[in-house]
Amino acid sequence: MSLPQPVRGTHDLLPEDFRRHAHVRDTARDIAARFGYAEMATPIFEFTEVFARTMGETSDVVSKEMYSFETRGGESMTLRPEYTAGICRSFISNGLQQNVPFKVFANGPMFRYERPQKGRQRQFHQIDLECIGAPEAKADVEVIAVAASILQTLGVMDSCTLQINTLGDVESRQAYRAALVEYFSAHEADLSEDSKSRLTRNPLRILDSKDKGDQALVENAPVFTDYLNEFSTEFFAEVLEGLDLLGITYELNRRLVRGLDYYTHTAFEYVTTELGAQGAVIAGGRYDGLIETLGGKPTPGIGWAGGIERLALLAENVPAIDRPVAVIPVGDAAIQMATKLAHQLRLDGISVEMAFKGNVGKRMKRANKLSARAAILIGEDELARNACTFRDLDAGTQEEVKLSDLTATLANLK
RNA sequence: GCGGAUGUAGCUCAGUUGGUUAGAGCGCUAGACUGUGACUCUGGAGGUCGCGGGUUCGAUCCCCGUCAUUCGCCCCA
Repeated sequence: MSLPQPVRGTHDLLPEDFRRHAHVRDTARDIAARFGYAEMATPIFEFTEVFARTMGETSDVVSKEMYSFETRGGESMTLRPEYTAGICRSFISNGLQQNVPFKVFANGPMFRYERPQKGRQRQFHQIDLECIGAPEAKADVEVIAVAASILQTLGVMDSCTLQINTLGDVESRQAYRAALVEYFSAHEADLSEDSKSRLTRNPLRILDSKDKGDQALVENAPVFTDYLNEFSTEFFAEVLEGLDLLGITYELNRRLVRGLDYYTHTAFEYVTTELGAQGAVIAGGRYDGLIETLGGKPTPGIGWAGGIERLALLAENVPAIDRPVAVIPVGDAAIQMATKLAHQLRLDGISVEMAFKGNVGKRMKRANKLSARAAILIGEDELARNACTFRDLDAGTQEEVKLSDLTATLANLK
């Protein structure tokens, strides 16, 4: 079978897949709009620097997962691995400092050069929500509330839990980081290979290690709460209070650490156990230093991204396809009349199926396969009387209906 | 990037301890039923057994490589 194959880690979205996909996207868009988040889009690629600077040179995404290429002019470009950096760049490029809070929703394809697995692809799609320019804990709460509403509406909340943690402000985080490096450096020989490299790359990650030896060391490691300054502690408390107020349940996870450099304060993930190792379905956090890193004025921000493919795998109540009405000519003499009727009904907003060929039996079978709600048969008999035979395909009953009454009959159907 | 599993019709899978024409169900298609679907019955099409190489008189089956999928690690949505 040497048929052409899609590139590794990429997938076609055939109509049925696309329907699930679109349902996730449309649901998210509608709910985001209710909370005041308008949709926008940024280009699918940016100068490499935009991602390298914001996500951190040592992050996995930047160090080994970017799809980068050089233009003819010799500039390095990168297919976006996430949405946040691009939206923040756009916020700066368009001088939107005066528009805060800048609340936006976005969606589209992302690219990461990773080993594919279920729920993990090289080209995948994300929905994304950002609230830029709001330092208040209320923004954190709102952003999480949008995520919760989307999961609820998609019917996946039962299999998801919200894990939440704080990484503190820059001061707290660096103090803790230093303490961790000091502690683990003293035990470096006992660390797993992975964690040895984490020690320089992202020491907080060691807390998250699945290695048994590492976990034993983590037991006695410094605790983050001891290093959080007063402001950070109060800020996080306010976020949790806000979630309580809205009845949004969460699990405090002191080991939750995110891989990207730009996160501060609130970090959260909605995780599921139903997708193997790919647990996160919506994840995000606060990134108060990001805009400054990109060369903008210091501006706080918070947001999240959700994996559309992952959500589509879990979504339960995907609406069924629209059921059409089939128009079926009986005999060649009726084809023209049927064609005009089908056209008119479509102009009237009705979804109509009319096959290009076939006798009545074939056409009925086709109508059935497309789960048509009703069939409208027109033959010479009916033509003479300006009528049609209207067959209800669910009930299996039929009657003659005058063409002038057809619209009313169709309206009764639903 | 590292380790394990898998790869036979459009789909889900049998099968061959290496030996003449590789099977089933579903689906597709034609007909029984040239003005009526979902049920039933009878035919038909569709596979160089992922791809390449090796061993062999002979490979879909054994060996090596490769590509893809999948599970775990890393990491993440």
